[in-house]
Amino acid sequence: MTPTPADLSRRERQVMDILHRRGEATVAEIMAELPDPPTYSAVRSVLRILGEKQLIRHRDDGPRYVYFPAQETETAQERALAHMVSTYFAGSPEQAVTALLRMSDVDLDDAEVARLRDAIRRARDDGR
Amino acid sequence: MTPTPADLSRRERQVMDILHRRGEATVAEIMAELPDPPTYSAVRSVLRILGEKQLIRHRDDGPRYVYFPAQETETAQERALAHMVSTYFAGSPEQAVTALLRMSDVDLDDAEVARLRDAIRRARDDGR
DNA sequence: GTCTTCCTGCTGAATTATCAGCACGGTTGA
DNA sequence: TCAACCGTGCTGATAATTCAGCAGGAAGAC
Repeated sequence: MTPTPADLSRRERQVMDILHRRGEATVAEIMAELPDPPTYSAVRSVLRILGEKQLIRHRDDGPRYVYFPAQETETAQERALAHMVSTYFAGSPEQAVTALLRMSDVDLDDAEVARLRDAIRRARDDGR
Repeated sequence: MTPTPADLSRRERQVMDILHRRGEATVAEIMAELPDPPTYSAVRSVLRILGEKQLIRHRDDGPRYVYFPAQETETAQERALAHMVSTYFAGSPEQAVTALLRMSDVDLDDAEVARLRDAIRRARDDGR
C-alpha cells in the first residue's frame, strides 16, 4: 500500500538516507555523497523512481531541482525509531534509550536513572 | 572493506533484520517472516551470500542449520543507533532520546528533561 | 542576440539480485 | 537395513536494479 522503506533497493535507500540527513539536496550533492558514486544519469534515474514511489518531491531552485523527502521529518523519525526498536531492542524503547545514553557516555546518577526508568514504566503500564 | 550494512540488497537486509530481531533462525523460520515469501531455495541463496560476506554464521541443530548474525548484538545495536542518529537526528543523541521517550508516551517533567539534556551535553563536551 | 554551459527527460544496455530446480547426503523410524 | 523425508550445495534462468548516452530546453555571459 504505502511504500514502506523496508523494501527499497540499495541505491534508493542510500539516496533516501542522504536526503533525510541533509533535509534536501541537488543531484550533484547526492552524487557526491554516494558510496562508489555512479554517474549523474544514474543518480537521476534513482531519483525518478523514488519520485514515482512518492517518497521524494522536488522544488525548483533556479535552473536545477532540489529534492527532499515527501514525508514529514517527524514522521520519518518515528517510523525509523519504531523499526530500530523492534529490530534491535526487542520492542523496548527503554532499552534503546539506555543504549543511546551509554553510547554517549552519559553518566546519570542513580536517582536520575531511577526516575527515568519509573517514568518509562509508568508510560508503558498506562499504555495497555 | 568490512561489509557495511549500508550496501546490502533488499532481501539481504530483510533477512539480517529478521536474524537480529530473533537472535537466530532456521531457513524455514526466516522464510515465514519474509514479506512476499520466496521459495526455500531463494532464501538459502541469500543466506549463502550473507555467509560469504561474513555477516552471518550458522551452527548445526540436528539435521538443519540455525543461522545467526556474525556480529555481537551489542555491536550491531551501536552501529544501528549511530546510523540512525546521524541520519534522522542531525547527529544529536539528545534529540533521539527525546523522540524515543515521546514515542513511549513518557511524560517527563521539565526538570527531568533539563537534567537529561544537561547530562547528555556534558558527555558530548567531555568527549571532544 | 548568440554562444556556452548546465540540467533535465528519456531510452536501452549491462550488471546484479532474486529465484527455482535438481542431485546428493544425512537423519529418522520401522 | 532400508525406505521416506528433509535439508543442503550447486547451477542456470528470470526479473529487477543500476547505469550511461543522447536530445532538448532553460539560464547566464558576453
